[in-house]
Amino acid sequence: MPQPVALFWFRRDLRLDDNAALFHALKGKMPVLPVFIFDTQILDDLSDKTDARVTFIHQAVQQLHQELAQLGSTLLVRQGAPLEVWKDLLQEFPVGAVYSNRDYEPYALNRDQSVKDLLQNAKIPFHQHKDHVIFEKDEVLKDDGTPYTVFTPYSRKWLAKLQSRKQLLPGEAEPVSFYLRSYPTLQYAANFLTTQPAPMPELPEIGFAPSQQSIPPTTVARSLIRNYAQTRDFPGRAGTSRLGIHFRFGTISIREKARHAFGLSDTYLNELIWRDFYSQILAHFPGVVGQPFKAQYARVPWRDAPEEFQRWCEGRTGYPIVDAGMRELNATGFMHNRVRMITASFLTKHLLLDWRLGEAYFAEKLLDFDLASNNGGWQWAAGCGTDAAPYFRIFNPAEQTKKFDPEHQYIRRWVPELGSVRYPPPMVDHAFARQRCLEAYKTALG
DNA sequence: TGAAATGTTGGGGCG
DNA sequence: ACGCCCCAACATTTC
Repeated sequence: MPQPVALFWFRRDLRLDDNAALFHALKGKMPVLPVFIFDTQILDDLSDKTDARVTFIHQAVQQLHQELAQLGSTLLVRQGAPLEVWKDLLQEFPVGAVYSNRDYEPYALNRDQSVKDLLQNAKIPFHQHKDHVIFEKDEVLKDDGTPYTVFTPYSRKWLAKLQSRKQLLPGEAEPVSFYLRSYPTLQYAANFLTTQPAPMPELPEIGFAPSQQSIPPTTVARSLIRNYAQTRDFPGRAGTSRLGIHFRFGTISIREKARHAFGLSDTYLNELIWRDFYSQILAHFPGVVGQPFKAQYARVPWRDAPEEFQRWCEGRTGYPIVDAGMRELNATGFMHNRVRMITASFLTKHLLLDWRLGEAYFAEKLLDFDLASNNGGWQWAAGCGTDAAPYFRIFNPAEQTKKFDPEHQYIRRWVPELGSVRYPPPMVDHAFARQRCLEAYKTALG
């Protein structure tokens, strides 16, 4: 009987250090063999075969492959439907246990349940750990045991829980800081399975071509975090961290970043709390995918105007701040958060187009796309979400520009033809659109 | 992390 | 000096 191995399954946690489930795997008695699966069920649905996120994942996996080779181990890289790949793996290896970090999105929950069933039939334990968030859905609840649906009290409880356990400070109690100080160490590194490097597929082998879009670095200046509250709302300045994609795919640890922000910027830490907030909303209320959190908003009569939606997508609305945002998104896969709110308000309120159209467009374009945060943000903008902006809160693009891009630094960068005959007039009059929106929402909700 | 409409106040021009 | 009006500036209410 060959010696059993523990398989560690990388998914959206593409790093070796401060990785909760990997730590637990290495701490166990069996040698650990890491695995990554290029999931064809996801990849085959992507219409853009130069999707920058696939290039990014491929590079991150390649990096892990190299790091593990240097430790004398390897990364098994497979391609296929995860359940089928797992059936193969159980045939090929004497699997004694499987470890992974929990993923809370509906697709991932389904996928993991099917793998869990498979492993259970084979009497193989499947150990899942918390890694993507600071607090999971049942760790921050109201006193009556129900989930929060309003951010402010949620954040208060979240902070109280954090501070009472000092979980982000080195040397304090489990579970959060535990990983920070415990891995990597040479001792644990020695618990990887020693083997020859397995082959690493090139990008074309998984059906994609490389993207030229650039990815922000994993490092952020301390001064940026310190000044975050003062600079984060100005899209013309480099005042935000742009770490979203790294949180999305786990190329940096959320614990490490929360510890970084702790005591340095409450505003930055607050953004990380928003991330946990929307993650637990999605986990408790999976119906928010596709439906408004507030049911009565399903009655809002969204207009059917594909050509207007197209103008919004392409950044040809005639509102410079809106067009600048959409063009930044189309060109770079990123949009400044302030401008995400402005463009989302414009689509749902000025144009009265369904928030799900905008949500889907952002999902396709944003490198940092995260289902929970994107859905939460869109429902917030449309007024139908948890703790949402009331329906009558309608952003005025001109006022927003005055406040947040007064020198037009941002607008000039993305709409250089502003002022020339090539720039279109506003596709809808602001005062008219505002009135139309108020009446439509009032009728639907009244 | 809203904006517009409406109300209030007080300084200053002017007869 | 006084009353009247205008309006900017700020506050409050409404959508």
